[in-house]
Parts: sequence; C-alpha cells; structure tokens
Amino acid sequence: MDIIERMRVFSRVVELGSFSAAARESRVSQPTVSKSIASLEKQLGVRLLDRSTSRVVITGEGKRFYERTRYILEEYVDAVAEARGQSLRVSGKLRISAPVGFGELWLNRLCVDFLRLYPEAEVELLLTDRYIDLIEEGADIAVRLGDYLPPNVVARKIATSPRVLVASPAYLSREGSIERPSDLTSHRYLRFAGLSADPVIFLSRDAQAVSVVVAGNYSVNNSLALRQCFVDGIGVGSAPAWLVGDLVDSGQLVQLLSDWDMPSQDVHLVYVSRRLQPERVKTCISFLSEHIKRIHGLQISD
Amino acid sequence: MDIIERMRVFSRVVELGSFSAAARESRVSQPTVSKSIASLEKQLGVRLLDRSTSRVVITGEGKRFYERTRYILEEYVDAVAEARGQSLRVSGKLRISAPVGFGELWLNRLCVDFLRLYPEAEVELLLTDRYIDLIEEGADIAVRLGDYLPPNVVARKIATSPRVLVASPAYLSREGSIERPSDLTSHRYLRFAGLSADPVIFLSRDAQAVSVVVAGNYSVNNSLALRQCFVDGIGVGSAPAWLVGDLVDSGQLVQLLSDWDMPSQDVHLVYVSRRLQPERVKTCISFLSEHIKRIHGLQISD
DNA sequence: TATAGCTCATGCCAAAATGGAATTAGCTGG
DNA sequence: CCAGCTAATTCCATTTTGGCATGAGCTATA
Repeated sequence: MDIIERMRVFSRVVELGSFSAAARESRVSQPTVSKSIASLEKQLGVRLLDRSTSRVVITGEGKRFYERTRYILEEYVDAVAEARGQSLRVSGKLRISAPVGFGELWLNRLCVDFLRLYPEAEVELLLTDRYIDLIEEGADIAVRLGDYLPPNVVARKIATSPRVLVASPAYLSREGSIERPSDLTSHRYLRFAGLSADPVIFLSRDAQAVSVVVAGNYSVNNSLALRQCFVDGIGVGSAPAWLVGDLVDSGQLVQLLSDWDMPSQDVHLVYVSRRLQPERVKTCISFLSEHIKRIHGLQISD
Repeated sequence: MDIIERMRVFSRVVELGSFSAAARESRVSQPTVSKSIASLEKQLGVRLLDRSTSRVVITGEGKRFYERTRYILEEYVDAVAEARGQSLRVSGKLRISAPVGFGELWLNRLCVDFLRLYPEAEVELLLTDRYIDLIEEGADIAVRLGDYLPPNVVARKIATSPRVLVASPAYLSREGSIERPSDLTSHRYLRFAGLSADPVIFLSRDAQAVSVVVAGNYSVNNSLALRQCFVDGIGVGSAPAWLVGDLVDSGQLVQLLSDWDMPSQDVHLVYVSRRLQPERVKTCISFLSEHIKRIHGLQISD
C-alpha cells in the first residue's frame, strides 16, 4: 500500500476509531490496515495509535500527524484533480464559518445560491459566535464582523455595516418618541449579550460627539432574538443595519436619531492564505465578497 | 515506487531536465524513472513531460502539477520530521525576501545571527525591490516597507521607521544651512529612484503642515548608494531612519529640521498563513519581529 | 463469573508489482 | 553522417503486497 494510501487509511482509522471499520470502508482486509499502521509507525519511529485489542486511542504524536496527514491528503486530492482538469469544476468540500445571526439571516441563502451555481461543490456552514474558533478549526473561509480579527490569517474587508438605533412604532407610541440623544436614558435599552457590558453608546454628528448612558434589564446573545424583541416592541436599541435594515424599510421598525451616526461595523472575509488555493475556495471567496456587498444595509467597501 | 516517491522523482526530473540525471541522483535505474513518470501520467490521465528521446520539456499541466507536488513534498517532509520529533530542532530551508537596502544593511546580519542560534536551519535570503515577487514566488517570509502590501497574505506590522531629512556637515557648510522648510527648495535634493517622481515633500509640526517642492538631478534605486551619496556630501535628502540613523548618531550626517516630521514608513513582516506552519517558519518570524524592533532608528510597534 | 462477540496482531502463501540489465529506437550537434 | 547522448521497451528475478486463517485479548451481558 502506498504511503499516501496508508495515510488515508490512517486518517480513516483515527476518524472511525477502529481498524476494522476503516478496513470495511476502504474495502481492504483488517490485517492490511493493521500492517499499514504498523508500517507507518515503523517509518516514523513513533507510536501513532495505542491499541489494546479492543480499543484504539490516538497518541499525542498521532494526533499531530493526523492533522498534517489530512492537510497533505487534501492537497494531494486537489493536485490530482487539477492535473486531471477537474478542478475547473468547482468540486470538493468547503467549510464556511460565520456569526450565528449573520449566517441565519444572510449567509445561509448565499450558500444555497452558491450551490445552485456550482452543484458539484459541497458546503458546510458552521455558525458560531465564539471568538476562538477561527480558521484553525479547519474552516476554509470565515465571515467576521467588527474589529477583532484573528491573527495570522488574511482578512479582506468587503463592506461596512452602519449601526442604527431602532424601535417599533408601537413601542414609541407607548413609551414616547426619541428626538434627542438624551431621550434615550429613560428608555428600555436592549443589547446584544456577551460583548462590552458597558452601558454607554456613542453618537456623532458632524464635529459633534456625545455619549449617552443607557439602561435596560434584558440582553440576549442571539441576533435574531434581538431582532424579534425590537419588532415585538420590547424596547429600543442599536443594531447593525444588516440585522434590521429590512425592517426599517418595511416600516416594522423606525430608525431613531437618523441624523446621528454610531460607530459602524466592518465586514471581513477571513481565510488562510495558501500558495495554491484550491479553485473552489478562490471561487467561493469572490462569490461571497461580491454578494455580501449586495446585502441590504451594507455599504460597499474598496 | 511510492506515489510520494514518484512525485519526488518527478520533481527532480523537472528540476534537472533529464530522466537519467534524476535516476543517477536518486540511485535508481533510468528505466525506473521512465516507468514512474509514465505511471504518474497514467494515473492523472495527463501528459506531464513532452519527451523526444533527447530532450525533456515540461507541459503546462506538468508545470502546475510540479508546483503542487513540491508543496506536498515539503508538507510531507515536515509531517514526517515532526512525527519523528526532529522538528523541534529548527531544521530545513527558509526563504526570506526583503528590499535590497534593508537586507544589505540589517537583515543580512540578522539572518546570520539566526543561523548561529539555529545551526540546523538553512536560510536563503532573496533581496529584491521588485514589487511583484511577494510570497507567491515561494518565499516563506518577506519584509515589506511602506504601505503597499501584497494581497492575500498575512502582514504583521512590527515597527515604524521615521523618515528624516539629512545632509553631511561638509555639504551644509559648503551650500549653506537649512533652518526652515522653504530653505530646501534651493538645495540639491537626492531621492530614491523608481518611486513617485513627484518632487514634493511633506512636513508637519503639531497642527502645522507644509509641502515643499524640491529639485535635484540625481536619483538612484539603491538605498546603500543613496546613503553613500549623503555621506559624500552630494546633496540633501530624506531617508528612513533605519538607513541613516547610525550616520546621524556618529555625526557623519546631520539631521535637518528635526522639529518637523515626515510621513513615516511602516515595517511589515509578510508571510503565508498556513494551518500548520513549520516550526522553523514560526521560530524565524518571532525571531525577526523581535530583532527588527531593535534596529537602530525603528520605533517599536504594538 | 463465564461466555459470546467484538477487537487487533501474526504467520503463511499465492499473486502482483517492482526495478534492473540489456536492448532498441530516436534526437542532436560536430 | 556518425558518435554520443537521450528515453522507451522487453524480459525476468526478486520483492512486496494483501488476503485468509488463526490467535490472543478486552468488554459487555447474562
């Protein structure tokens, strides 16, 4: 068995946690798998898997080697596909990471559009608001909102989303309208949970800048839930235009203090720079950066 | 022969331009090489090399496959080395690209220092002022000065170099001293060739900003040559502090209008983001970013 | 606690592949 | 036009490969 083949089998063993399962899947006998792993270990001089007849546990070295192995296999598949002239067809798996709310509201449908355009592709959309996950987790592309960008990756700014103050018409007629920044202090201010707990918002107009201390007793770490709260007239609050822009347009929400600006939020496409980016990743990056610009409420950047 | 082995042989054939040379080098017979290539081509369904008995020419597909092949082989070597526990020793080749002048004056000795620290490493320092070359050429790390950064790579700002106006004492006593920005207009202004041909320089002091039109009949696209011109009293001019800072300190040059500032130049370390950066690249990046900060005339950033 | 059912390792053997020597065939430059 | 390269091909001994049968060990269940 080829080294490449052995590495493939090894990675399947790691993923399935079993020699025989990997053997069945790869349509070889179990002893063959056994010998493959043994030969890999012999070549490396390191034990990759601790196996105690009925349990397979990966060792530290094994885990590390598995990471690299997966990467090499991907590269190899790409190289072969390209040489065969199959890479023009955008095929293969594509892992995209994005914030939950942005994903639910926009990226989800964009991915579907992408797949309609490139049916041979395979997309795995991973929605999470965690900050640590970034590209190291194995994603090919990530959408990031705001300033805190992961280090050691390429970040391409593709748009800016203004932040707007909104409330529902019902809420306003019930609780009173908001004409000046200082009016905000006496309202119930809804916020996204988990970010700065600082109850201060900043507004600017021309050379004028004010900060207002706001108060509220509800926050939620889910954008769509926050959006729903605004619609339901629970309170007033700020949100990026991509989250509430359509509601303002349809009249379900009212934009407040529209002559004032709030700090806006940048939209970045983040990805690993590879010398030889697979075709599907290149295509997807340009597709997304093109289409995200068209999202309602975003201002085109560049 | 292994696929990995076949790929290695293929890459050697490409590099040496000959089946038999690659065979000799790899200590296998020429027919073996012949068969390896044939089998690769059969597997890929593509002709990689056009061979007419006494000449080997690489095809377009072959070239592309060679690129990927080299990359995969590197990854493979790294993976094996790491599994063997040899990657802690920072070994393997490291290609570093930098502007000519900066390289001659600083990076060269930094690389030597790096090698003293990690004798198993192998460094290839590529000095060029071309703008196109970037990382795609196969460099692992590049030093970039100024704002124009290549796209699709990680750029880490590690320092800022103030730009200073200088001239030699001899020049000044001969041609007259410079007390105000406007004095510059009547002097011979030396400049780096190839950049903006615009004969205007910008100076600022507190909230004050002035632009001065300067004149001169000599420019050179080599930093060290420019540096020498200043020392030789050929004229006055501006240069980043890393280029002339030591000369100002030693009194060979005089800094002019030191209460005015010029637009400074950022120093970036540029590299490809890889999910699994080889140890030597990681180590070198942190070594360089640490030591470049110490270069005379640079201001620490971050 | 005994046993059934799973796990992975090993020895053996037939079949397949590999790789080298010798040879053939084809350019190329003096 | 021939000497001296080049790569392709054929053939064969050798090695490698991978499956089968088997053995040994863990685990869960009755």
